[in-house]
Amino acid sequence: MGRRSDHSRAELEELILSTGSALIAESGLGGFSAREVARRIDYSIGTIHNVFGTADRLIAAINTRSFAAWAKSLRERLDAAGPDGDRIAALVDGYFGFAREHPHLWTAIFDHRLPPDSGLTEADETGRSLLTHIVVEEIAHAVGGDVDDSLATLARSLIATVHGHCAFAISGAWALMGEAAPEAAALARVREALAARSAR
Amino acid sequence: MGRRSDHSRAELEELILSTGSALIAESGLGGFSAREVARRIDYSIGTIHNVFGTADRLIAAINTRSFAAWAKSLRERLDAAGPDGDRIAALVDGYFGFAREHPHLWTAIFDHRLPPDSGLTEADETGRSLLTHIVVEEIAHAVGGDVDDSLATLARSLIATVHGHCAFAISGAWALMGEAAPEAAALARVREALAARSAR
DNA sequence: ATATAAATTGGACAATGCTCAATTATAGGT
DNA sequence: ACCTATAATTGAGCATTGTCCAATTTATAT
Repeated sequence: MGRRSDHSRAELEELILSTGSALIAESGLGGFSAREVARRIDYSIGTIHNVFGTADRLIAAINTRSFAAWAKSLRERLDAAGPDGDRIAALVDGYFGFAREHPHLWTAIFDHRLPPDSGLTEADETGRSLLTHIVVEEIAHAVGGDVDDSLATLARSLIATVHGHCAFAISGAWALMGEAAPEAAALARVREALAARSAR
Repeated sequence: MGRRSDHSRAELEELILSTGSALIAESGLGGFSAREVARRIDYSIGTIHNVFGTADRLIAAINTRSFAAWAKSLRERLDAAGPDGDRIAALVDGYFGFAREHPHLWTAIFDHRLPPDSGLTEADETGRSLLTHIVVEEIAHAVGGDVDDSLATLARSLIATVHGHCAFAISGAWALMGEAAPEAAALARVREALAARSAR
């Protein structure tokens, strides 16, 4: 069994998070179990609760971690597109990309619900808002405007648009509906919205 | 305890479904329990499994039921709009309406996942496709075209668009992001897409 | 009435999340 | 070096869940 000399508190947190993330990645949120995480890292179930308090809070932390990885990969695709590339396509592809590469992690983000009383940690909140910020700034750049309220509203609406397409694509909701190119459809909707805004 | 003389098989199915639906409506998918349903209808846990086989299949059946109610309310709003009314707005409002009135039931539809091996029943599949059919026909009517592949693709894309907005609105994802009018944004995106199609 | 078929029960099992007294390890002071 | 206080870690215990299935109860047909 694990002893405190083996891992510092920070290391232990990291160990639990990465193991939990791997578990969700391979079994989905439904297959997650705090006890299974404990088994895999060879610590007792009590330790998990000492560090994260609750299985729900652990899952929330794992999801925040997923968010960070998602934002990172999104940023990388934007950088790869370059200043004169098709950055809108990169944005949409970045959204879909992480979901396609890590469907269970991506799905867990949106399937998990905290119990009614408790909300997200401050750290969780800020960690998750990064992705939105990237998109808002990118949309501002695309339409050549400042980041005012109406632009932020548009950006969020575009995120929602892409999200809806991605959610159906990943869940397989329309795998049998014969939808061949959900990402292309999402991109088309985004371009139409941006064109409409520019033509205003 | 329940006896077979109290309820026919069909009545029993209905009793379990409506009780389960009520349970999800008040406690969410996370608060659902087959045993709690059994307690509420005063039958044993074994009976639930005799009728529905598995808790997951019961939840799937409850969700199909929700789908039916959703489609019904959507149809009613379309009828209320009349032939010359704003039927596109009615469509979007119908999507949001059910979600707003029954957030837990609506959320359960998209949160629930069947175990990897088993899929939906034939009955579940057809029951759920109704909503899509309504939208496809309505979009065909709006753009004045036949129901060909490209139109069906557009319709599904619009459903995805509205879905994304609705999902964020109901989950409270952007309640704290200061998003005031998710439904209005969804409607705007749909109108832009339809306008782009008409201008083709 | 009796026999056959079907529905219903509920105890048993494995698994889960969470709690908390007991145990064990670390660090600090003398 | 020893002792002490502080902190980390354990794991048995409890309530709860889904699923199974042998035994029981009920309905129906003969």
